Amino acid sequence: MSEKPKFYITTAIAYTSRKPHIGNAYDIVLADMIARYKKMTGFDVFLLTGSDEHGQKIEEYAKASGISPKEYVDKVSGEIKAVWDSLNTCYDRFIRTTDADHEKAVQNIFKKLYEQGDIYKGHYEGKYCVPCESFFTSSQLVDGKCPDCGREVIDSKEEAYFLRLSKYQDKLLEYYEQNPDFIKPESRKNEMINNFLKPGLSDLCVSRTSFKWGIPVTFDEDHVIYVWIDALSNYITGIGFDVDGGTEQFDRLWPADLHVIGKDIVRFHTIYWPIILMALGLPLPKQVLGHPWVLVGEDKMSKSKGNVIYADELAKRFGTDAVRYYLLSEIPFAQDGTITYESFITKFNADLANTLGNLVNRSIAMTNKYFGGKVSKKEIVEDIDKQLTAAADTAVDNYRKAMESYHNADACEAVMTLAKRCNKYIDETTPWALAKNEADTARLEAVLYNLLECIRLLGIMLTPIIPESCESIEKQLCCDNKELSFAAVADYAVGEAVPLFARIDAQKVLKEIADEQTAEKEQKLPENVASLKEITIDDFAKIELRAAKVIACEPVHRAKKLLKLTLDDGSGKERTVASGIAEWYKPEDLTGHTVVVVANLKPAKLCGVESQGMILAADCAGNDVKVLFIDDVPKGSKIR
RNA sequence: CGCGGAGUGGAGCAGCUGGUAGCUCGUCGGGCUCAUAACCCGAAGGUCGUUGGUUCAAGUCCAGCCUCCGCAACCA
Repeated sequence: MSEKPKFYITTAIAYTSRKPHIGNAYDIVLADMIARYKKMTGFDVFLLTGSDEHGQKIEEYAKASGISPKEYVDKVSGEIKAVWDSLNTCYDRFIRTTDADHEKAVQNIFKKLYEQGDIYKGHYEGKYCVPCESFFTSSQLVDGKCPDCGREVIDSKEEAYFLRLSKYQDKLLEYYEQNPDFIKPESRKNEMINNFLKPGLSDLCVSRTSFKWGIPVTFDEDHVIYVWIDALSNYITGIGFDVDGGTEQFDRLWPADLHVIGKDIVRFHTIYWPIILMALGLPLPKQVLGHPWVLVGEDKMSKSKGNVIYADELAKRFGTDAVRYYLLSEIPFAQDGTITYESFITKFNADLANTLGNLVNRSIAMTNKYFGGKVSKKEIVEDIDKQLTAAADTAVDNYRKAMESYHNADACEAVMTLAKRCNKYIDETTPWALAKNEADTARLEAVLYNLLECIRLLGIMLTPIIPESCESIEKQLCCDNKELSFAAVADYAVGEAVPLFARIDAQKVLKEIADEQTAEKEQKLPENVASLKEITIDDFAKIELRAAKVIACEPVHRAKKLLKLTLDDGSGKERTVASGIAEWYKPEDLTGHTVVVVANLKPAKLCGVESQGMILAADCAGNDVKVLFIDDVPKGSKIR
């Protein structure tokens, strides 16, 4: 058994609704970096990741795809794992919430909590909207009516199991106080305390009867265990916990040293999860790190916007380390970061190719050229050299501090600062000039040795961030000494210089990407044309289309996407229609035009506006929408 | 008054516990040739959203306001 202290780190488990985009992958990359750093600093690390595979949404998606939920999650879970692997992440277990050991343990946990009274059977009291088949709490209602459709709701009770959160509330607050570093960054902690703990916790509904795809409650077959206990428990079941006692592995690893999660699920990990653990009589995790999101430009990634960037595709194009480096150097600690192909390439060229790659290349090339690859340690006497070693010490210092507090972007910067200093050192010492004069041979050797030492340090520091490239550095230096201090190596006999990162021709690659994207869109279009089921002429006749003139148009209060149109459809009565086109049209763009309206559509209430029908518009390429104007058709005309 | 976040040189960001503004990219000028048209130096460019307050001193603390962005309710 190892004498090293353990470090147990987890990521959030990815939801298997669809293939994860680069933002979802940030989690595992960050955790992997921390894990590698901890290993490097002498810890016995265990990294757990996985996929969350139950729930109503998955049941629905599977049904829509015409396969069983299990088949569906098998496929997506495989995709998730493939993406993780494409990023060179070194997890120790990939847990799936459909794994047999997990399911069994979760059932036992649920049962135990029930038997000891922390879970009780009650009623989910709420308002039910029959047409929408949805439950709402009183606070969700809009003017006492269904927030979805605006109709009356009825009181309803659904049987459900609840976890007593209130019972542990004070204990939780106490834990926060005694462990000021429990939640990082700090701002998220305040959020939790102010928004949830201070107002008082209400008990949490932990079972569902409205869908089947979940872990059944053993003693009550109508109920399925809801996401909280199911998903969160992976952190203990994944290392062998069960209620009848932990395994040796569990006893060694628990409590977790760090849960790495996205900022959107901080609440679950800092309130529900600790309370579940308290109820189980287990110690709480030491720290929860709620990292920000990765956005594409200004937007959140979404399939409908067509701006999704996938990590594995990026890795394929630019290399694994390029993706890792971008994520770890460019995403701020407590604020959302952005990714675009442009910024990606800029960062890649500037830091990896120019600053680091070129430094390694030129230094090793010179060592080979002037000394056949062999140089040895020399006394540090010159001022310039002292400055360089001081810069190296500072870099190591800053790097350590940053890594210890998970400020990875700062860590990257510390490293790059040293690389830049080395480049400057080369200019200051002009080795090529020294090489021309035999009297300077000793000096030249000292210069090159100093450079190689710095490069060695760079390689070590960057190992958690870009492991593959650091292996290459190690190989080129022919030196596997991992001591993080200057002049720890006496002699070098370096190998051949191999470029670490090839510069990217930004213009060329951006054009390639743009071309591929258009090609993809064009390919997809024909499929869509006949994607729906055939209908008969009678089906079509059920739809009443009429020409209607827009006599007024205004934005809808508090609705960003909606415009409220007042139409004259020739009936003599005004017709109000709400349309989600505010993103593309201003009210004055529509007034006076004649449009096609679906006249016999069931009215619905949207953001307080009753919409009596809908107007026709075309979804065009590039996320554009065009309303069909038929200004030469008289209002009221029937369209068929 | 739904919740939350943000407003710092052209762009993207640092600036924690208050003491005369920093990094990367870009721009302009110069240098060098070992290296991946890479590297190095210099310059231009900011009244730190706005108003008021606390203080000897505020980007940094407090209050109000404006704008932007997520989430929530909406694209019938």
